[in-house]
Amino acid sequence: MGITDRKEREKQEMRKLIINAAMEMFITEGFDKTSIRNIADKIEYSPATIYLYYKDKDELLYEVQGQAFLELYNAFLKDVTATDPLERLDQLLHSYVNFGFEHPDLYDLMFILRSPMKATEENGWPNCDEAYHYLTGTLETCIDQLRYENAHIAALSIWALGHGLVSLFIRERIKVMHLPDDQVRNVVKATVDDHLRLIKK
Amino acid sequence: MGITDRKEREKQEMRKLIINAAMEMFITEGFDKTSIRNIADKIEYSPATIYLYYKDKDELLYEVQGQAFLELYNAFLKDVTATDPLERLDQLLHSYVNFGFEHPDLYDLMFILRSPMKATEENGWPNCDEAYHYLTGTLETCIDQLRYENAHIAALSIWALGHGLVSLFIRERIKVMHLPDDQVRNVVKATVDDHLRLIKK
DNA sequence: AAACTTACTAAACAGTGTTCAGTAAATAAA
DNA sequence: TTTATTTACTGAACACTGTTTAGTAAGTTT
Repeated sequence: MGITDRKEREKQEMRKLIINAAMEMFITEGFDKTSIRNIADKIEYSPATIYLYYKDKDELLYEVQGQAFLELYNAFLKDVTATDPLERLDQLLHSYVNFGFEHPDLYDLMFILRSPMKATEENGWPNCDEAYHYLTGTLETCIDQLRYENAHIAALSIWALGHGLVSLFIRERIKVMHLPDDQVRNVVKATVDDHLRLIKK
Repeated sequence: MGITDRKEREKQEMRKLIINAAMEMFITEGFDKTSIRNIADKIEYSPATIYLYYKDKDELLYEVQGQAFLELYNAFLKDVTATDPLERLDQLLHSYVNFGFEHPDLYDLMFILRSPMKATEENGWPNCDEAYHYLTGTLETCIDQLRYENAHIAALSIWALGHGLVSLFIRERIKVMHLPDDQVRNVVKATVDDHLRLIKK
């Protein structure tokens, strides 16, 4: 039946329309400051319509986060170009931290905002495992050249360092270090480099 | 004039009453889910009264954060008991991470929530510099026994690792590692220990 | 052409942070 | 002691928020 097909297609297009508007506003205005009414205005529908396609505002967040994890994964693909495993690890961590500094609002959504209910129900987000496995996969190829006790600790340590640096910056806690504004990015980069140096055999 | 003294005292008592109620509710219910009306109900005053003592909800947050930094500082004083500088550094990082796991809601307020306006205006929070200098001070005494390039990098690296671990846990992102629930705390501890091992000469 | 289904919305509900006019009590001045 | 003034407080309102529901108009099927 062609009509049901078209209906289904239109439904998916509507979902996309909503998500695209939501994503743009979440990034430019922030999640909290974006209201359902704002999104509805943008796409020229009534607020109630959004609830016909998504359960609540949290589900909108969940969907946008999934999109964002794909963008992070694509950043990895773009930045991690070396063949040497250790060099790939360097590029990966730099890519992660760079993503956070280049897209702070997106990073905020993905890693700092409270997890939406659906993420706990579904055991994660779309595209999130792929991004995480990029790290564990890279580590597997060079874990014997690293000083870490095991691969779990290696993954967590590297992720925690990267996430710590980015989130201390985004949430402005790094300011208590009283570094000159134009030096922050450099010190963070140097910290990443130093960490990468210390973990190698 | 005794009356103005008493008035001033009463004013400070009222501020304390409000802050104590706010802190308790921020911790048990979370900042977002605590409304000015909730706080007002708790202390049996009208919501408008709170605005006679604090500019807005953000200033309430700022004040509670100041209190919380003092509690962190006191945790340091309690936990960092060794005399050997390197051992003190170990104890300090463990104390920090432990504070985050023991008081996740307090930690959330202090390090994960967006910075209130007043923190940028006043260049930080009450008691925050003291807590931070506990780290830099400890590092000064053993920086020559560490492999870090310099003290700035050492401080940022250690803080970022600790903060990364705690905040990945609190905001539930650590779940993508698919560790058994009862193992998370152990793996985090092991990661801290491993990091402390790797940074030493 | 009538019956049914789908897509949508206006309006309402219960909540939020915040402001302001008005009141009652405490203090100061007469 | 009485009057004037200052202080401390609040009820009600404003402009928002996420979300639900009853009702409508158009599209589709019979």
